[in-house]
Amino acid sequence: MTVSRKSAEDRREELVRAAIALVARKGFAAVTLRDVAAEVGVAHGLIRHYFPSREALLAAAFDRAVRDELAQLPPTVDDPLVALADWCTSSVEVHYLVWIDAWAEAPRDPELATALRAHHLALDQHTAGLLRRACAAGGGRCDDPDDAARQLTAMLDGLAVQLHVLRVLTPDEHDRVALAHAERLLALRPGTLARAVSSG
Amino acid sequence: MTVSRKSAEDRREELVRAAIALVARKGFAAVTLRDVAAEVGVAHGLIRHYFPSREALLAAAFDRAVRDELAQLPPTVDDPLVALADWCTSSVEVHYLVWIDAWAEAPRDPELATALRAHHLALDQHTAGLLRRACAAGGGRCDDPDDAARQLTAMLDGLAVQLHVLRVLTPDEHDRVALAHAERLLALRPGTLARAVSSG
DNA sequence: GGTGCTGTTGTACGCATGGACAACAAAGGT
DNA sequence: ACCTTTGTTGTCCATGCGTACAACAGCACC
Repeated sequence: MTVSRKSAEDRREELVRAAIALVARKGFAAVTLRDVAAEVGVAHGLIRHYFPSREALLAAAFDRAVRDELAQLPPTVDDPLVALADWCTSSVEVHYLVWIDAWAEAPRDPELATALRAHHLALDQHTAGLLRRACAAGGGRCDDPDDAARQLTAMLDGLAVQLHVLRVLTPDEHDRVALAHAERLLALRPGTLARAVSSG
Repeated sequence: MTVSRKSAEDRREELVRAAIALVARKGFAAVTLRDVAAEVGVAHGLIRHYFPSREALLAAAFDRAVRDELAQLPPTVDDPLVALADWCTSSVEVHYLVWIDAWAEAPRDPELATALRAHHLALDQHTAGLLRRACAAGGGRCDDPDDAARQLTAMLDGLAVQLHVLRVLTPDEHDRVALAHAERLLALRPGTLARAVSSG
C-alpha cells in the first residue's frame, strides 16, 4: 500500500474542513475522530499528529467556520439597499446548523460561549453598518441603529430556526418576512428592499 | 442495605424529571443512563425496568417538557393586554436550554423534529390568539394575525438565544425589545404593552 | 546512496457507555 | 406462614471512544 503524503498545511486544512462538515451533519457531540479520519481517508491516528486532542480539532473547526463566514460577508456589493437585502435573505444552511449546535453546546463550554459572543457582536456591528447605509440611501429613518441591528439579528436567528430546523417556513416566506421586518425597522416604504434583492 | 421502594408511577415520573434536568444541564447527547440513575439515587439497571431504551427515556422526557410548558401556558389572566405582555416577557431559562438542544438534535432525529414542529405550531396558534385579543382590546390594527404570530415567535426565539445562550442581553433589554416588537406588530401606541406587564 | 526528518499507519490500552440478566428484597393476597 | 408479584440491585458483556506509541514509507539534503 502506497501512502499519499501531503504538506502539513494542506492536511490540517483538510481535517478542519471535514470536521466542519461533520459537525453540521452530526453535531459537535457526535463527531468522532474516526469519523473525521474516514471522511478524509486517513488513519485516525494521524489526527493526533496535527491536533493534541479532539477538543482542539473541534475548536479549530469552529474557529475556521467563523472566519469563513466573516470573510465572505461583504458580498462586494456597493448599493447599500442591495447589500442589506442580500444580508436579510442569505442564510446558509450548513453554517446555521453549526451555529445552532454551538448554541446548544455553549452553556457547557465557556470558551465556545466567548467565541460565539464575539462572533455575534461582530455580526451585530456589521448589521448596524448595513442599516445605517441603507437608511441613508433609501430615505428611511433610524434613531438607534444599534438597537435596530439587535432586533434584526434576533429576527434573522429566529427565522433561521423556523426555516432550517422546524421547517415551518419556505425560503420565500423567510425572505419576505425578513425583508418586511427590515423595512419596518428603517421606516422604508414597503417593497423598497424586496425590489433590491440581487438577482444573482 | 435496605432498598427504598416506590410506586411505578412515581418512579417513572422521578426518572423523567431527572432526565429533563440533566438534558438542560448537559445536553441530549451527553446525558447518560448512569447520570439519570445517579441523579435519582438508584442503580442504572432500574431504568431498563421502566424504559426499553435510552432513546425512549429521552423521548418521554422531551414529551413531558412540552406538555409541562403547554399546560402552564394560560397564566389564568383575563386581560388580553396583560396576557400578551406576559407571554412576551416569560422566557423560562431551563425550558429554553432544552428547546435549543432539541433544535440542534432535530436535523438528525425525524421524530424529534416532528414533535418540535407540532409544538411550535401550537405555540404559534396560541400566539395568534393572544395577538387577536390584544389587538381588539388595545385598539390596534392587525391585518394578518397568523403572519404577525410567526414574526413574534421568531423574534422571541431569537431574543431567547441572545439572552440565555449568547448573554448579550439583560432580561430587561429582552423584555423591552420583545414588547416594542409586539406593539409595532399591532400598531399599538408605544408603551401600551409595557405598562400592561403583570407586576407578579 | 546513505541518513535524518516527517507524514502516516496499525495496533493496543484504559475507560465509559447501553444493554442484558440473574439474584435479591419488599409488599400483598390467600 | 407461604408464595406470587414487582420494584431493585449488582455484575457482566460487546462496542466504540480518545489517546498513546512503535513501526513504516516517502522525501530532501549532504
